Amino acid sequence: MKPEEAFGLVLRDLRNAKNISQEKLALEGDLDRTFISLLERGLRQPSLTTIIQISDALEIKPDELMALVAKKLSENGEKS
Amino acid sequence: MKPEEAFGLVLRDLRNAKNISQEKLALEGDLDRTFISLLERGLRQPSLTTIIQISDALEIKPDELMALVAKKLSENGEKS
DNA sequence: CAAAAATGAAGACTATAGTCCGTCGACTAT
DNA sequence: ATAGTCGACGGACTATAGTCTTCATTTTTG
Repeated sequence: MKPEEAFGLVLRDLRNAKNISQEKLALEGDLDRTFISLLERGLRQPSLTTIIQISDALEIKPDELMALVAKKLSENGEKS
Repeated sequence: MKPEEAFGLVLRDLRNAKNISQEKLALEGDLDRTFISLLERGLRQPSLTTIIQISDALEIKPDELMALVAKKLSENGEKS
């Protein structure tokens, strides 16, 4: 499983848990709605700044978000 | 302070703590030597995959790396 | 059901992530 | 001196992050 796929799954889960739309999340994080869509589907990966913006919008710390991504990566197949 | 600046400082600190060269780190993380240099100087920011590769090379978990970056960001001035 | 809201998706575009080539100066050791 | 390592830095290049617009499709709700 690629990092962007893990990130997408985690992002979608967290957003659904907060019951907000992609558009609302995009507004909170100052990002584009269609880009959130791409991220959730694992078709793009975020940069450091985007990770911070998104964790900010999700009201979670960046390291918590990364921990979830890393966990998802190690659960499903990944080296190291 | 911008995210890439915080990341650069943290990266340099961690690399120095391990006493390895930029080149050695680049090899371990499968990245380019000059790109590590750019990252440490805060002139570029990493993508999700790069963050994972670097934390791997530093033998640290991605969320620990992000925690250090977030800490550095909150210590120095940052919104939110 | 019908209207509205939410998401997927495509196309065109700009900015930048990341590579690869090389040169240079500082420092260390031979 | 000179050979080696290391880091800053440049230019040129390719791949992709991220925006914006638009339309089609799905999901939700009255």
